[in-house]
Amino acid sequence: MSVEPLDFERIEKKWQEKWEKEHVFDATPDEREKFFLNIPYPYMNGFLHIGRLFTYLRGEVLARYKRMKGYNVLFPFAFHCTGSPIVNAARRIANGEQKQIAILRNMGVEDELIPRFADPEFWTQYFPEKTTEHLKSMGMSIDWRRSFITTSLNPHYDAFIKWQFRKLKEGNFVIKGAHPVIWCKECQNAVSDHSRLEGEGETPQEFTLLKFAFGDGYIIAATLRPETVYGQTNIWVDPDYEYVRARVGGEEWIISRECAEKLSDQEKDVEVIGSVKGRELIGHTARAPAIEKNIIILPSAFCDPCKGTGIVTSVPSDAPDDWIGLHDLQNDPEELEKYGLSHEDIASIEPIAIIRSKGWGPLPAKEICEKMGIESQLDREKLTKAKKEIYKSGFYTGVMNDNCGEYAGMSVEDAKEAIKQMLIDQGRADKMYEPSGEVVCRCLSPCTVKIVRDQYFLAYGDPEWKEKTHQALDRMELYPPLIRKQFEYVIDWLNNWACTRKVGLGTTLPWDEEWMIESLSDSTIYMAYYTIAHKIDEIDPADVDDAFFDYVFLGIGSAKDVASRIKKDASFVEGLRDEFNYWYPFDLRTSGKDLIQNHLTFCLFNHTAIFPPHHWPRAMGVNGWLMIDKEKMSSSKGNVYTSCDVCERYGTDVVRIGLMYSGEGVDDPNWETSFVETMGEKLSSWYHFATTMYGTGRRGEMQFIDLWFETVMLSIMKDVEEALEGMMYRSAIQRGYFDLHRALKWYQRRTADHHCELMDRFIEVQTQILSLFCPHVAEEIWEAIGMDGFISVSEWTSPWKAPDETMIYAEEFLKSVIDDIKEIIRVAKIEQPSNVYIYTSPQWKWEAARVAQEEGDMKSAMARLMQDEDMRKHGKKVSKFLASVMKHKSAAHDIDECGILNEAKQFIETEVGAPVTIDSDYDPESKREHAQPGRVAIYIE
RNA sequence: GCGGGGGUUGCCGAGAUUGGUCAAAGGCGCAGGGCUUAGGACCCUGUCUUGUAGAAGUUCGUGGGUUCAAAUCCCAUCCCCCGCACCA
Repeated sequence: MSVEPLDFERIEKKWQEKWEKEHVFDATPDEREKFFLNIPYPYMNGFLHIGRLFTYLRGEVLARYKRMKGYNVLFPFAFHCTGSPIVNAARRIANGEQKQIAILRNMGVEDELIPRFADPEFWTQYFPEKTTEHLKSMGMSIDWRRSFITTSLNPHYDAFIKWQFRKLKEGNFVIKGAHPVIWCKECQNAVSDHSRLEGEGETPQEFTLLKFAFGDGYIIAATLRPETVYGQTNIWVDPDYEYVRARVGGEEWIISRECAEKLSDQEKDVEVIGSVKGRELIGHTARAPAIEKNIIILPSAFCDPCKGTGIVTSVPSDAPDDWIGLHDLQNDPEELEKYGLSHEDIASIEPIAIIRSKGWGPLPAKEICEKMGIESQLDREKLTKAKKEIYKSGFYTGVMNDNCGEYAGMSVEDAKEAIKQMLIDQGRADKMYEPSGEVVCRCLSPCTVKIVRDQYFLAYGDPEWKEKTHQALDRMELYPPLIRKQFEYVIDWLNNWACTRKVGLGTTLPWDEEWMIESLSDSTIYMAYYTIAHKIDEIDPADVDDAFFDYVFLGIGSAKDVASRIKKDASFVEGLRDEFNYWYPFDLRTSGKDLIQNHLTFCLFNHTAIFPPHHWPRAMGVNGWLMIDKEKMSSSKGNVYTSCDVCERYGTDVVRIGLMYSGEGVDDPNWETSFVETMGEKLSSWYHFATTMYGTGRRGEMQFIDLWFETVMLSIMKDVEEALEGMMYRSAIQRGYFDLHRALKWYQRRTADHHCELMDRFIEVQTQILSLFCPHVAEEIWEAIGMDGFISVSEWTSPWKAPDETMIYAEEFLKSVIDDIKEIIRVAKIEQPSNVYIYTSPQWKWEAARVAQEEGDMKSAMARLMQDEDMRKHGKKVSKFLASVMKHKSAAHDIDECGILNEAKQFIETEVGAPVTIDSDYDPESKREHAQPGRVAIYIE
């Protein structure tokens, strides 16, 4: 069958225009049952790649299915602009940064437009516009009238978010506190991830400051591992560095100058009053916290004044740096001499084993240095790796030794917190923050950590709120169901969330306008906004106030009052309220699995805070991350395809079905290029088949094989519906396309002359199933075969009767007979069979098999059968047969084997290429004996 | 370490909640044949090993166990992936 390829581009355009012109996907409340589904709006700093598309298509397919099932489907879309990435990128363009310009250019932005991207607002126009265009060209069945952008650039949405936050505040869901942020001293501003030259993803990390009593004051050492204080043997300083004496909260501290500056940003009163050179401290002792022993101060090369206090406590048992530092010093008489240290004293310092952890002996630091061949404290790279490894196993598997006072036997994980707290309570320790890695601001200054006061938090840590959110989760359906545990875990684990920022686009916090609401916090209940988004623009934004939202979303107040505030009729206001009530709650929100731990759970939390239970979400779904030919998408691999890339290349329908076939569930789906490449031809071929076969064929009563085909169809249709309801699209395509097509092929093989009505029904069903994935080609076929209206809104064909399973068994039986004959011919290397004899099982074996199944054991079955006189005639054969039935436990289906074979005699003959005789008396090799129910005997000559 | 998910025949991926019909669907790839001017299209056949009668033998991360029977249940063990936060 040679097939002319379809002109996908023409077909796509044609139907997209028609859909748009006739507003096929615009959703308006009516008497039908509604189905409201949505997907998290994307952030508007670029075009969509096919990973995103995959997620969106999962919503899209369900929207199409539900629509055809008769639901009034609302499937909206919007654009997220909140946060700093856009602002930062715009600034980079304004500064003429080539890297950023190249990013835009590579996306396909025209050169002459690039200067306009210096203005953040332009991003919020350009990308939503382009994204809309792209999604329309993907054939997404979205109600575009309801789209919007976020931030104050959209005053209506801005008012909505302000209303939401006032509600949250009223309900005491917003609390206030101090919060460490990455900070640029130069810019006097918090430095968000995307404003960094280096250090994306680094966050403030808490160090414990240990106070070593020294003279009238303290030497301060910073550590990430307060639990190791029991293993302290000495203190490290940089001999050549000049430390400062500083007055900190009434005490005198010796710390690095850099540290003193940082501490002043961390809620400490710091006054530098003098200085002291590192070498002046060497050889002296200071009293160590926890162990309350005097330990000696020694020189080292690895003290970094920019990190912590520039002074380090030494735990050679568990810190590779300390171990190797000590080791170096002990073997360097010159150095000892230089600082007037006693060789004996230093040599006598030994590591103290304090933690036992999995896979390590008592002194892990020593062990790993030896294992990795670390020979000097200057071997920074290896040491960093060693530290990481020791820390991980120590922290997670370690248990404190008996020499750790009251913490003996405690896990390191618990002891760390406990010991730190104890030291702080005793006044022997304090805290400071450092970035978890090097962070450089775009102004080229290195960043530090500042504790910001008056930070607002959403109180996700509140147990009552958690409880309510658990209730919401319990009422919700999840796709796939196994993600429920993950959600439960996240609800419990989530803590207070810093919900305001100083920079970026967004909505200001209504009661404290210095603050901007952060992007994960202004996107939690906006699904409600979709229900009125297409009408709210009619109102002057200045008039949109809390009373308006109170009425529309919560039914508080009166329509009349609201109407006069917004200068509209009461009926308009009531209409909005009705529309919200009609669509809400949403029936499904679906997204990538990464959003479980933030957005989706936030969404749930916020719904419980603001809406009554009957407006809480009904279902959420997630999916994995799209892989491209088994590889992660990444710009370095150059396999980040945008929707335009692939659609131009393969055609939209092919891309759609390729994506939907790539996987389901939470596992990462895999886009297979080789599969996609074959799909276009398959679609073309289906178009030609459907359009030429429709309305052809024989009429009148159905024959066996017609009924068989009908049964298979019905059975597949049932499975497809089930798969679709569970968002298992790969399975749906598997059954609804590949399996269905296989059935068609067999049907055609079995009968040269198909039944007209049945074939028509088949073409309709197959095209409808395909229409979810490949709507353009499907519409084209629908039109070509003369159906009225759009297939997109046609009534879904459900199974019109229950499938008759025996039909399927019967045909399976026939296939197995043919396969057996062919196998015999093959294995016996029969050149050209002249005659094929088939013998069906004698009646008594059917009877015996039936009894065997009923009785369940050999003995009683035999006993019962032997009561029958006819049975007794076969005597020994019966027992032999029974034994084999029992052994295989194979139950044959009760079908008329002889009838089936006779009906298909001609077909068998063509398949095996020889005349066939059924149940002949001619049986030269006594094959007949071997026949059993479900398994004929065969003789070939 | 904790929480979650996995390890299936060349690759991808079903099957596991209800043990047998599982040498294990389907897709892709590969091989042979048909159709054909040709075919990367389409259709058929094969694709763990052996095999002159439809069979047998070894397979479902590894090692045990339960059972007449295990990819499926139990125990142990190894390995992989994701998250562990303020990041859109």
